[in-house]
Amino acid sequence: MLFSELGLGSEVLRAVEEVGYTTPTPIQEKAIPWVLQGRDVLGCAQTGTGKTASFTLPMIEILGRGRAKARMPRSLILEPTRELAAQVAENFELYGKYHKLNMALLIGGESFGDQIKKLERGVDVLIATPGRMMDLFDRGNILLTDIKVLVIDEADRMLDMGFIPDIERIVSLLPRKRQTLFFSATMPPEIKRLADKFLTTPEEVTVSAPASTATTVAQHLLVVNEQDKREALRRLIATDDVKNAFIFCNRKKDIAVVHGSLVKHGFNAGALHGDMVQSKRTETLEAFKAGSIDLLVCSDVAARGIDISDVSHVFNFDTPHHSEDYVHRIGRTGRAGKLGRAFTIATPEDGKLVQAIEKLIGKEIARFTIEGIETAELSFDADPRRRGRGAPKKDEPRRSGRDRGERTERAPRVERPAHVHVEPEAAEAAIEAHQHKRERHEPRHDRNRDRSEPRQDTRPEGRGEFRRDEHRRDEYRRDRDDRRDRRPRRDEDDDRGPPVVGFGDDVPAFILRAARPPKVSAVEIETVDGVEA
DNA sequence: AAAAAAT
Repeated sequence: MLFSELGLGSEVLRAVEEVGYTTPTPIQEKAIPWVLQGRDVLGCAQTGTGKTASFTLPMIEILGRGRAKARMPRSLILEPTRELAAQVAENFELYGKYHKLNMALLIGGESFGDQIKKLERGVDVLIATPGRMMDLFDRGNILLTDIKVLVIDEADRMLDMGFIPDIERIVSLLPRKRQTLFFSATMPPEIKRLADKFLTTPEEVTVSAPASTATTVAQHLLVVNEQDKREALRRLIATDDVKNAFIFCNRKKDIAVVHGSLVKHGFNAGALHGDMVQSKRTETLEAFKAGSIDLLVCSDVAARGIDISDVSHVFNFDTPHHSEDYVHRIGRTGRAGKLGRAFTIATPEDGKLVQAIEKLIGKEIARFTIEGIETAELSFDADPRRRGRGAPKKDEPRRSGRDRGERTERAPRVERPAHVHVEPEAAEAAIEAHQHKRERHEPRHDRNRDRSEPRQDTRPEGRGEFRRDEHRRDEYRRDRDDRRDRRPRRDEDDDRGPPVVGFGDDVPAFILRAARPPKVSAVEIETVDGVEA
C-alpha cells in the first residue's frame, strides 16, 4: 500500500514524499480513507503508530478547499499537553507546506496577544490545550459555530488529567453537524461512554501497540537503597553506551535535585517539567532534539507522545506509580524501528509497583547489579507508602525505624535471574568511549589543550574551597526548591543554580559543566546485548 | 503520591 493510493491530493502527497515517506503505517492506511469520506473515526491507537499524520494529512486535504473567516476556525484539535499540541502544529506545518492554511496554536504559558491576533486573521486549524482554549472562548475571541472537524486526541490521558468536563463543555459549544475524530490508547468504560456521546456511527480503527515495546526496547531493573540512586544513575550513564536519554522522576522537586547532581558531575543535562515557564520548556525540548543536551531529566509531562526518533536510553530514576506510565516512558526510546534500552531504578518499597508493571507487560524485567553499589531486595508490604517518609494512618501507632526494618526482612524474596559479568576492561573501554564522546562537546578553545597532561578541571574534586562551594550549592538548591514548593503557584523556574561569583552575569557555560564523569571500575549487567528482542 | 492544565 502506498500513500498515493489513499485518496490524498497531489500537494499533500508531494509534502509527504519530500519528508521521505512512501508507505503509510497501519493506522494511516485504515483511517485516512474514512476521514476523507467525511466519516467519524474512533481510533484506538497509541502515539508512535503514526496516529498524528492519520488525521493531519486528510484534514489538510479537506481544509484545503475553502477559507476561514475571522475568529471562526474551521477545525479544532484538542491535546492534553502543550508539548503534544506543539508537535501536532509542527506536523501541520510539515505536511501543509503546499497549502495556504492558517493555523493557531492555543496553549497556556504564552502571551494572549499573538494567539488573539491569529484568531482575528482567521484560522483553518486550531490546535489547543483545553484550559487556554476555554479561556479565549470565554473572553469572546473564538466563535465555534464554523467548526467542521473536531479531533480529540489522547482521550484516556485527558481523562487521567481531569480534562473531561472541559472537553464536554467545549464539545457542547460546537455545531452538531461536524466530523469528529476521537483517539485513545485504551478504551475504559468512561472513554467509551464519551466516544458514544461525541461520535455518530463511527468507523472503528484499532492498531496494536507500536511494536509492543518489548521488541525494540531492552528492559532492565536495578534495586538499590534510596541514598544510592544518584550514584547508580551516574554509573549507568557513564558505563552503558548512552547517546542521549530521558531520565524520568516522579516528583518535580526531585527533577531539580537529579538535574543539579548530573550537571555538577559534568553531564550535559537539561530539565523539563510542567512548572517551568513555557519558553524554557520549549527551549529545553528543542535543545534535546537538536542534540545540544544529551540528558533530559523530566516528569511524566514528557512520558507520552513526545516523538524524538533517535533516543538511545530511558532511565526511570523513580519507578512510576502507574504501570501504564512505565510503558509510555520506555516508549520514548526504541522508536522508528531503532533499538533502545530502558533502565529502571527501584528502591525496596517499590516492590508493589514493580509487580504491577511486570503484570502489565506480562514478563519479568531483567534484574542487574552494579559492582560497588549494594543491591537491595524488593519489599512487598501491604502499604509501602506507610513505610517510607509517608505519615502513618490515623488510629495507628507510629512505627519505629526498627519495626519498619523487620517488616522489610519478612518480605518474600525475589529470585534474581543469572547475571552476565562484564569484564572490568570492557567497562573501562565503554567509559573511555563515553568520555571521549563527551569531549566533542567541549568549547573550542578547550580542544587544543595538551592531552598528554591530565586535565586541570575548573572545579577539581578534593580542593577544600570548591568542596565547600558545592555543598553550599546543594544547600542553596534544596532551600530554593523548598521555598518554591511552599509557594501556591510557581511561575518561574529558570534552574540557573546559585550565582557564580566573579563573572558578573556572564558565567561561561563551561564553568558550569566542566567536571568530567566519574571513573567507574566495573558494572555487571544482565545480558546487555542478548536481552530478548 | 504525583503530574498534567488557565490565571
